[in-house]
Amino acid sequence: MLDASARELDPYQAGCPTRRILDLIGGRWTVLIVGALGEGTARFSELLRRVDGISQKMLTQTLRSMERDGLVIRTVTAEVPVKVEYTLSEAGRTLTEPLRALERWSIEHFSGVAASRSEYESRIAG
Amino acid sequence: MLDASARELDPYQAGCPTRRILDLIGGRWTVLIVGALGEGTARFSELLRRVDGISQKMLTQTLRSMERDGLVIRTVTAEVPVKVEYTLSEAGRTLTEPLRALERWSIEHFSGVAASRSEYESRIAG
DNA sequence: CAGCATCCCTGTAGATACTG
DNA sequence: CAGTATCTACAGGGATGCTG
Repeated sequence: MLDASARELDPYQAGCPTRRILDLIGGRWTVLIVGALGEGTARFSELLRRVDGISQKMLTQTLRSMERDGLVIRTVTAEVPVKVEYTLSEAGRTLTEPLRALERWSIEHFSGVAASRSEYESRIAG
Repeated sequence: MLDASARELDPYQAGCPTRRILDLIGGRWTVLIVGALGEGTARFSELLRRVDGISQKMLTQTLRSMERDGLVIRTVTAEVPVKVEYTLSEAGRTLTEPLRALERWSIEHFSGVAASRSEYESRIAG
């Protein structure tokens, strides 16, 4: 649903604030974290395992900015040891579909892109 | 269409080569350039105007990597002065829909994200 | 017109070590 | 368990000046 101000927004204009949001998506971990949370709530350590290769630092940092942006809800349960659960907010859930589409695109077009890359390299080198 | 190798690809695995492709999308200009080329062929200088705020350097650089990855076709016409046209390849066109979805998402959810951010800031500060 | 080359600054991200 | 803190390295990206 577009509110009044949304109609004025144009990402092709330099000053447009939506560019800061495109940046959000640009952070290369966001796509994977949203995907990992698509199946439901997860704890910090679970995410660390699901998103293979992410460091603690980047997971914390990315989750913080996602929380700040209202994409993710963080719930702390005061047990010992502490339990922290992350889940997608309503807004976050609306991101899963577009991001899954990108994920699918990456998988489907990987071999074509790889072929194009090596062909390009040899064309330059040769 | 998934070929045999595609079935093995899982972006949630650290070594997965599709992560390099997600990076491609991460470059924050790619989204806007694909969008700008969605309406058809454009010359270098046209793109420079359409994608407001991009520098010559970044436009060149991003177009090169998109060409290398087979998303964009570059056509040089030997006139004086030179004419260089860019157009989306078949693969590039398949990206327009998913990326437009993200663009729409940014526009539609901007105000919500902005609100969440300021609310978060004041919660921290307070 | 459509670039390439260069300098330089900053943010992103990894590694590592420590704590409530 | 779920972080925080610090140090460091490198790539992303802007500004400027030059060229086929």
